[in-house]
Amino acid sequence: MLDTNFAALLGFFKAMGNESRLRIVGLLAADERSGQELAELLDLKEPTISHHIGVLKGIGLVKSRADGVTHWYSLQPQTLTALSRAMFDQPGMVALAAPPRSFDEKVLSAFIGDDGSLKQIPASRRKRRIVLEWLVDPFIEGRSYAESEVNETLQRRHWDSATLRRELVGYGMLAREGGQYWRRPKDTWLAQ
Amino acid sequence: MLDTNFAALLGFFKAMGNESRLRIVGLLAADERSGQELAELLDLKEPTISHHIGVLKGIGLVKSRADGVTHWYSLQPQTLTALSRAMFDQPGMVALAAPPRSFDEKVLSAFIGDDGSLKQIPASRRKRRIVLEWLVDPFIEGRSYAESEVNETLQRRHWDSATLRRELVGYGMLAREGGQYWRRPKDTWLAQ
DNA sequence: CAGTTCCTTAGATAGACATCTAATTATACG
DNA sequence: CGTATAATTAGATGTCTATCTAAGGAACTG
Repeated sequence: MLDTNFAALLGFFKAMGNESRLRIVGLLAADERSGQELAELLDLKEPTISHHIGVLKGIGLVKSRADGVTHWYSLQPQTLTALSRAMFDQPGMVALAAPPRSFDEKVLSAFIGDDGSLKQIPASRRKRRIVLEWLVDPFIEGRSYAESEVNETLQRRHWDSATLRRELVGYGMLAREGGQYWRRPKDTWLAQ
Repeated sequence: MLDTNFAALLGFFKAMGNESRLRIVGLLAADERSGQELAELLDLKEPTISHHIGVLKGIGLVKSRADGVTHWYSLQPQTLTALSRAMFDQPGMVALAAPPRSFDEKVLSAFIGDDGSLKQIPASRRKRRIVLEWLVDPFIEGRSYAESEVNETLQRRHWDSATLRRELVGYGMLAREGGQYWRRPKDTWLAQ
């Protein structure tokens, strides 16, 4: 759960481990496409495409650009490179299997609902740090995120994404420059 | 279906897109492990481990070595490198989205049962070639297979793995040297 | 602003699959 | 041989999710 890139990597594999989504990624690797085009090419209905695009956006592999009523989807190749590094580094691979830690897990299960949402932001520093580590989990080291993306991701956990974003920067887990955010290496996180 | 590495890549993602299996791979990246150890470490029952190991073996990512009554599982890192190449080559990615071909699909749906087994080996050369292309699909370019592995994989499709194996070599889809087999690039397959 | 186009959300359904218990196979050891 | 240990197979169960239809925005077009 808290391991560096475990959740991100697992999410990536889950996303790509579906025939339709893998085909979408294949198509987008060649060229940007609209929802309708994808639906046509893959012989699926538009809501289904919408669902898959949502998943791919969730892991930061796809972004969209609106032109009138049409949305054009395209690949974000940096995500792919960042993930490949996480996957094929030998130490990275080993880190996947880090044993579960008990205090952290207790804190997490206390503050996180069954639906994966953050019930409340812990007041205690120690607990807050644990929850923030959990929040930074889906962010991949090696790519950068627009502020809107950061907010979207955090909002899946808790409505107050602005506070959480500021806290993550405050704890040195995310860095920020010129409206872009990225995940900092674990050994540079601040003790606070 | 017939695209170069599509099925292999999809199978790989499906396999890794499961928390338990990803953890197993992480553990095996560090060291070989027995079934019991894995069950203990992951807090799962042995049959569940057995199931997951089966999946990982199916994609050639894990191999096992028997010592007495215990089986030691370990990673086959070549598979990982072969797959990474398939994934991160731009042309490889693009190839994923190749459009469906109609004659081939008709032939395949005629000869392949709903359970994914080959009902009969086609007598006609043209149809046989199509079925063989489909059979070679799960083999990844860039790694080598022991004869027993080839047989296992083929037997999932049809009981007569020996004939199929010989045919695959005959059509230049698989190469063989010193008991080892590997998949040849598509442009070197023979026209027959 | 009424109609059209493209996309998303909501809700329902069917199929896939991770996991378990129980039973079976395979190897080792007296 | 009979017992013990490790693994696999079979079968059942509950959860997850890919897909669909129907309905609800959101942006352009006359």
